Amino acid sequence: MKDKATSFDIAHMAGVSQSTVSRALSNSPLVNKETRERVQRIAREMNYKVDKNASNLRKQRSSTIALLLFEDPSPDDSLINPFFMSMLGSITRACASMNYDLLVSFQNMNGDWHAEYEDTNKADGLILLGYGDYLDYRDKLTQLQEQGTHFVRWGAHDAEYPGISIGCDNYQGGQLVTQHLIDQGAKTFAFIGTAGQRAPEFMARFQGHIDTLASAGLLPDTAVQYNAVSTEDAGFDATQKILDSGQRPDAIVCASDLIAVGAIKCLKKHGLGVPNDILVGGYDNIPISAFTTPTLTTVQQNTKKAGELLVSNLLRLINNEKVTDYLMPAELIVRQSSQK
Amino acid sequence: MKDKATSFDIAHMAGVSQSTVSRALSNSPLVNKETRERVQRIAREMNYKVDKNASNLRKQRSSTIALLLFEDPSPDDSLINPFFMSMLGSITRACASMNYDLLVSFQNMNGDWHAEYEDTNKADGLILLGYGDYLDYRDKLTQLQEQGTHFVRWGAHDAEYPGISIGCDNYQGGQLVTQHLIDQGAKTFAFIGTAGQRAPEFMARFQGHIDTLASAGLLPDTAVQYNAVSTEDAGFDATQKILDSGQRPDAIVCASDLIAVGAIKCLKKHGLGVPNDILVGGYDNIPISAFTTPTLTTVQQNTKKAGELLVSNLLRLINNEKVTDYLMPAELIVRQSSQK
DNA sequence: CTGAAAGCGCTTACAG
DNA sequence: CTGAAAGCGCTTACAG
Repeated sequence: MKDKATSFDIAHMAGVSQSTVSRALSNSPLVNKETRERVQRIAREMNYKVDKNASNLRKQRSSTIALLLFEDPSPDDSLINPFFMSMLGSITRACASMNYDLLVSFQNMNGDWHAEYEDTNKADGLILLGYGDYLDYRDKLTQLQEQGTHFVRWGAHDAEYPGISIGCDNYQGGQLVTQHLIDQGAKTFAFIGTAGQRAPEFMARFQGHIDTLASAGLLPDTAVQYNAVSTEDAGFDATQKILDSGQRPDAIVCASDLIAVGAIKCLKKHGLGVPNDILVGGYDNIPISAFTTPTLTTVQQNTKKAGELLVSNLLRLINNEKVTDYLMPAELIVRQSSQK
Repeated sequence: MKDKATSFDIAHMAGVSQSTVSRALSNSPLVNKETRERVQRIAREMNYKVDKNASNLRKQRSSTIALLLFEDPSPDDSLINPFFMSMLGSITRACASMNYDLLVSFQNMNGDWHAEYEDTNKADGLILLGYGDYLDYRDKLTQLQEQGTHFVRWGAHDAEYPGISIGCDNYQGGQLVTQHLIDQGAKTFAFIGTAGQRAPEFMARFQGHIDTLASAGLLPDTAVQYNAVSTEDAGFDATQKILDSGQRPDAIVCASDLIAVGAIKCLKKHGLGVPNDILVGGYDNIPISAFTTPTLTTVQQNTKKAGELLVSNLLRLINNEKVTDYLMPAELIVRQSSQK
């Protein structure tokens, strides 16, 4: 491998000093227009590129962001939550448009975080992405905060947790899908999804759900809730429990699409038709939800805007500008599973 | 923001020289065990982390890999090919296990590549991921090669194209699905997917398809082929053309699952049942394929192994070790769409 | 507008 | 085993 050219080589070829080369290549207005263009031309011809390690070291900023993706406990290979994949795409594009590079790192929720990108000056800040257990989460967020790390996280606004959050209104999403099912004539309900302190997103969806029921005068004897993590199997099992208990709710609200997929499968197995016998609603609008039989009514979060907001707010934070939490509205996607 | 500690600060606190700190933190055997442990403890207590810009600049290597993802022409937001998302997950994990960081960048296939990660010393090498038009591709690969950039690409082995490739045997995949459909009794076939020089993956699948037909004595009058890019709409339209032409093949082989989804939709619209009237096979095993009605028989590529191979071979390349192209076997996933 | 010089924070020959 | 010194390739005050 041949040695790479340095700014001194370009300076030599252009007959100017190395300082002038550096200025010319950063489009400094200090440098004469002709000189600048000549230097830039020579640099292009030599395929010279500024060394980022040297440049970052000197400038003390990296123009790089690190994305920490927290996975669900399922440690097996590929199947990452499609929702986060969509976010990843959006974040990548948003970074590119701001001339930032993006480091991606999968993290183990429970183990130690590998979050030292800013400490090592490899990144100027972090984006945290993943649903999770806030009780574990919290100490680590506090630690990041104390170290002066710049970060934003996707998720629910919560005054108790440090850092800036960008999220989608899970409470409103729970309202939307529940009101829609009420409008479709449902009077008795079941909610599937762990609704507890350790699952704030699901909790908010559940809260929106029961509050809407209450407003419609359907509480409390009609509302049952069954725990489930966001997997097809958990949705299946929870539905099995509902049926075992002898209940036949008019509608089942699921805290995620994967849960809904499992629920529908279980209902089918017991000869119950969706939507004819029972209405079902999901959450996330994952690609699969448009292909299930029946297709799934669900709540969509705007991942494109979410990615842009995460990046732009992190950059504001890095530049010491004022930043506040942001809550995006949810959107109901009506499909077959909720309409007789 | 408080100033970060440097190795000099640690040296001062430990009562040793800065050189010794550096050695201790890199676990150099040159340094006395007790000194090393003391230095490491102090560094931990001070939350000191080695500055990567300085370290990389000095070492002239970054322990970082850049992943360039080439997108299909569809410039709209989110929906990235799920297959590549799965690869991304696998590559990320493989990098982490080798103590490499991963930069992710989406590229526009047709525009200029933003591929200067190695030129700027931000990365030690590149992974190229994306299906695409090899005629455009080729010049850029040649350019990378000439610049001495280290890279591996996902895709078909092709002696005409520069660089190391890791791929899955598309020819064999085409054989597998076709032979399976023949075994199910199909005698007349249609293939949907652009089979040309500009789409080498689809081309190889088609070649495996027709060669298998030939071996079974079913060529040539029974084989028709219709162009389609890898989208649901293109699959729908191509199927429409088949039906318009009056043909009713026993089986349709689709070059991708998305094409197959569109094909099934079109067949349904015309009152043709799958698998009862026509058998359908896909390619990729995207998550959706397990949820369509009927579920889709398809060909799976081992993304976990693929990601590991891409990373490990790139690292070999970076270390100037010998590297050769690698072709992984394909695997048939039999579901409902191919079995009466 | 330009150049000479300092210095970002490390790693690693070199000398002991 | 340890330390003093050089130097990785830049950017940016400083001086002119």
